[in-house]
Amino acid sequence: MRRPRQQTTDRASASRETILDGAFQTFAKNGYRDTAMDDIAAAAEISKGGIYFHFPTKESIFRELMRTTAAKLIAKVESAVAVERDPISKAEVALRTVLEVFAGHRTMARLFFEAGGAGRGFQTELNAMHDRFARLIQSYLDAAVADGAIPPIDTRITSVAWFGALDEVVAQWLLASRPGPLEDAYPTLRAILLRSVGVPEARIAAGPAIEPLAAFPEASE
Amino acid sequence: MRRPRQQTTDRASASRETILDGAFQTFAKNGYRDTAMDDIAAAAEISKGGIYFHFPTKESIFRELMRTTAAKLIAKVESAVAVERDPISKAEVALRTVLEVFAGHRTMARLFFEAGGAGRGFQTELNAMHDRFARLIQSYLDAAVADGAIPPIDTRITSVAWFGALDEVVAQWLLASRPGPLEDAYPTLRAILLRSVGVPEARIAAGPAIEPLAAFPEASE
Amino acid sequence: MRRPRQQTTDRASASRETILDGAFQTFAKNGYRDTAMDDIAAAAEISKGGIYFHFPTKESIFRELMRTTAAKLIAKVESAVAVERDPISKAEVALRTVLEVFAGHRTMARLFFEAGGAGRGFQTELNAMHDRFARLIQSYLDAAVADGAIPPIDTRITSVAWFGALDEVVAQWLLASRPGPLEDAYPTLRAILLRSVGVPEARIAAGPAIEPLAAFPEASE
Amino acid sequence: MRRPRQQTTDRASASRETILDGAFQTFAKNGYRDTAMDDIAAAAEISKGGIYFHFPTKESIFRELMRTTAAKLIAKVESAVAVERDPISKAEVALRTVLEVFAGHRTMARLFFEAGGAGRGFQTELNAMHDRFARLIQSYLDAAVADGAIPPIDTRITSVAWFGALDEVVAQWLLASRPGPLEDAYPTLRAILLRSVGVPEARIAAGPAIEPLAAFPEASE
DNA sequence: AATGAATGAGGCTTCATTCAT
DNA sequence: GATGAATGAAGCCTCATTCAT
Repeated sequence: MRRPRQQTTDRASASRETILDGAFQTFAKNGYRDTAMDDIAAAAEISKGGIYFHFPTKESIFRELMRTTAAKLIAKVESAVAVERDPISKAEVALRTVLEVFAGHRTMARLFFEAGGAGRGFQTELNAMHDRFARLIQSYLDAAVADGAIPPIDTRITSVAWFGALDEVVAQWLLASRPGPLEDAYPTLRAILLRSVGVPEARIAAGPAIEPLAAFPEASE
Repeated sequence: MRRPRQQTTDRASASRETILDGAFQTFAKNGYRDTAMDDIAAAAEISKGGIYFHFPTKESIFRELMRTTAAKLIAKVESAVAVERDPISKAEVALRTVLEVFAGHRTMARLFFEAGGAGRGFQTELNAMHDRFARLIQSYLDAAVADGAIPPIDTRITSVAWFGALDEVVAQWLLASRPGPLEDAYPTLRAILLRSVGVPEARIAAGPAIEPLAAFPEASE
Repeated sequence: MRRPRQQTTDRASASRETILDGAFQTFAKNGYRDTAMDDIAAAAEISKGGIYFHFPTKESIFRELMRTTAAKLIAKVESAVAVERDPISKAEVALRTVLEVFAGHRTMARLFFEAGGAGRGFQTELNAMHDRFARLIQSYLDAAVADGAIPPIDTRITSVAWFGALDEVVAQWLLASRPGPLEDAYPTLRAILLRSVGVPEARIAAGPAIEPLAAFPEASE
Repeated sequence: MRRPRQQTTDRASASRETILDGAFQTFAKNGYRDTAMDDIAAAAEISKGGIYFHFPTKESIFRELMRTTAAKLIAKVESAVAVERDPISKAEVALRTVLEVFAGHRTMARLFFEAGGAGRGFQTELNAMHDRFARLIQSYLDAAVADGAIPPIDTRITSVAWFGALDEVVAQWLLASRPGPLEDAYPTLRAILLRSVGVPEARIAAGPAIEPLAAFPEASE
């Protein structure tokens, strides 16, 4: 039973993935401008010309990477959050999930936070990504406010600040030469963030409503 | 009264400043890699070769810019803070000053927060800069803890988170196509940050201990 | 019968050769520093960028040229010498072959003797090349001494001096605006060099043990 | 007693000399193309602009250097030779003097023999210089022939070969990392050169007609 | 689908020379 | 006479993209 058509397509999309993988590695390691198509080709073990069969430009690879990577992470957060009922717990879980994923995948974190290096024209894309995270957080905060769990606040600015706090803690951890486990920062970060939106001290002291962080395995993707 | 020596020196350092200015503008607008020496030369109205009389490499210009710019800002913060006695007020003033300066000088802000785009090799410099700000904040938090004004916390992580929150709020503002006044974010940001370290609600509600933010003028330098 | 792999390789190395040829011409004509990559590209009828697919730097081209050119010449000398039995005849043939090759290929000669102009860093390479020739000569002189054909002498210094004499005669010929045939110098050169190591006058007067020099055709490569 | 005019002139030519000295050092060390006007200025402790008051171009400095340096050496040789009566002795002394001067002044030697690096347009000058030496030698050989001290030979080619032999021995010595005394080469060189023109073996064995070489002091200029 | 080779625009830097003082 | 500063033409090299096979 021959499936020439299907097979071809399969192989093609396999190549696509390989290229995306290679690009991901090199972009994350060296930044956009300092990654040459040659580097991607080498990392993906494909010829430079071959890449251009699948992607029209270098930029298109980067854009696709940002889109899919962010989508994956957001999906992960949302499914983790869906388990929780309590709005504050939802926020906690979201925070924890992001930290967990980043801790387990330094590469992705670097790509996210240093994408500024991609130069003009990526600002938009990068901004959109940050924005999606911020709005995710905002939705939980809004729910918490609506629920009466926390007092009314400007959830837009607050969610941006939350994301920024998270971002910077991760970034500093990334830049540390010999970083300790990122999860060490979790209790403090959790406490100050919850406190910042007026979660009662008792609730904070009660500890995570969720099972404690396991060791963050270095996820393969 | 001739001062030939001094005079030439004066002219030289004037050129240096002009170049630094031009570089600042273009770096801030386009990022490091997307700024060509030709752009800097054009912005500084000097020949490309002329730049090399004053700076050995493009990188050296960028590094000098990061160093001096950060130093200026830190000095400004410290002198503003020196006026205050109360440790919490100090923190407030620091926060406000940074916001004020950035609001008045979007260019500087961009250079600071998008320097990641400068590519490998500036990470260190950039990190150092972030670190200096974080430690500045930390020193005020430590004082507040010592003073009993706030309960004991991990001030290292907290200061990093504070800086991150500030950073992200400014960054989002920078990226907004038609940003409103940055100072609009101040009350909320102030409230959540103070709250996050356990400042009593009464103190927060009392409002800034300092005169309200005036309009942020677009400072010329 | 398709041989796609081989074919591409063939084309690549054809280009390599073309570049090497073009570089050879221009280096020989203008010297290393006065040869621009643009010149090589023009001579090889390839784009400047194309050259960099085959060679990492301008210097690498020059080095390769020195290496292969010297090797070719030495091989030619050795095979010509191999035919002779008599050690003195060997020396004669070596001398004659070099003169013959240079006479037929002024370009190569220039590259060899003016490579000093290549600037610091080629001294080593150039020296090594001179040295190889000197040692070649030395080996024949040593054999002649061992054979009793000539009295014992310091063959190291003598071979260097021989090479120098040869070098200078060729160089002067190269520099002459309208040089006569280089082979005109052969009888005199042969006589003084043989005499200098104590070859009996009778042997010298007997003339070359080898067939007289034919017209030196301008070899194509 | 004021001598403003004279003084000015004196100072001017003093500067000229200083520049020439500095240029000599740097040219000799790095070659023509690898010597920048900045290097000369630094070596002469004068401003780059100042140089252009005394010399119109970089090339003019080099040309002047070659001319005067060669002239000095030739004068030295001629005065040393003038003392001798015997034509063969004259040749010996010339040979010895050049060796002596070069041995004592590696810098000058390098400038002479590596001047090829000066690129097109200096070939002429360099050639002229080599030629002057060769003709000097030739004049002694001619005298020796006329005198009957040696048999008739093509003195033109012979003198070129002599110069080349000398040149190469010095060059190899220059290139040696840890060169022994150059004068060690003298006896061998003397023997082969004299032998090459048919000087009787007895005369050669008799040793130099002149006092043995003293230690070659590193002459200051 | 994929490859190796080639292109050409553009980037950083050097440096002989000129100029204002 | 001399200086520091500036100029501008090259020069070497990189790299995203295209092309022939």
